[in-house]
Amino acid sequence: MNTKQLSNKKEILTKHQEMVLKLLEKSVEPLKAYSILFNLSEHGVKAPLQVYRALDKLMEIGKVHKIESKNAFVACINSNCTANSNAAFTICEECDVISEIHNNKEILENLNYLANQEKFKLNKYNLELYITCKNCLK
Amino acid sequence: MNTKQLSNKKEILTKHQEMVLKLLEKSVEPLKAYSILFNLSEHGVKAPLQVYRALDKLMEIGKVHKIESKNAFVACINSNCTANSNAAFTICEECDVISEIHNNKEILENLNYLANQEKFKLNKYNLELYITCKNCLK
DNA sequence: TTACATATGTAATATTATAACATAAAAAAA
DNA sequence: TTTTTTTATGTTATAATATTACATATGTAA
Repeated sequence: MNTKQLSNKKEILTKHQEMVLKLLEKSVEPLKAYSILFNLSEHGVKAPLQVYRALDKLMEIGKVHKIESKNAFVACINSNCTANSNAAFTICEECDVISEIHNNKEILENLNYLANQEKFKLNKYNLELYITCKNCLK
Repeated sequence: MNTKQLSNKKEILTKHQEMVLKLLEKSVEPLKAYSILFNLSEHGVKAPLQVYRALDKLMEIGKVHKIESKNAFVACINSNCTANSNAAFTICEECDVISEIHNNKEILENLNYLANQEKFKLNKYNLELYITCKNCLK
């Protein structure tokens, strides 16, 4: 076993995965799978499956989250995140702006307490807050 | 204006809405829209839109929740719920059983505190916990 | 160098959801 | 009551999202 093999395998991305992640990282808003497809169609990404495969892998390693209620994807703001993890977002119902919430300790503690009470094991959570944002409240 | 009109308008359901709600209430698991459609196809529900329209209304009045990560729908366990409201579910990753969590005061307090800090208004939330349930832990 | 897992390409198709338009029924206003 | 407005219904078509299936290639381990 050499050092290369010892380094975190999960951080070696394929070309497609790299492109999808870069695109998401520079986007100010969550992107839909087919929008990613159109964006990358000139770079050899020709079929939905190629996008979905890349997204699946990126989600698995925690670099990307899915906003379930929007069928859209965002790069994880926590750039050193290396595992499929908890996600929390605010979604403004007025202006549609979506923001990721940094992992909130209280929420997690709360949910773990609940898990303990109810005797289940919490693997991860997805929390989507429908809000009216600061700007739209003015 | 008679008493009938005074009674909560939201509780007067159309035939389709009634059928969809009944079906969801007697189901032990969340149902998908097209599964509802097939189930009710012998009772005059012939097109997806009829199901989606009923579901939209039922969600609006809080009788039904959508499990976003499953594209599936459940009747709200809180039978006297009359408004589009917060929802929280556990989803067992082993056996796929889904349960609704009774509205948890601590979670809500927590989120409202967060909203206060970040100066947004929390309208509602959707929380999906991916767990290993009590039975599957054995 | 064989075996095995992982990745890629491609076409077809499945699944989920909405648009657009015509008509009808119910409620409110005049 | 009759007009207007809102809400619901029916139907067809189609848009948007996601996966199956299969062929082939590439990388890694034994």
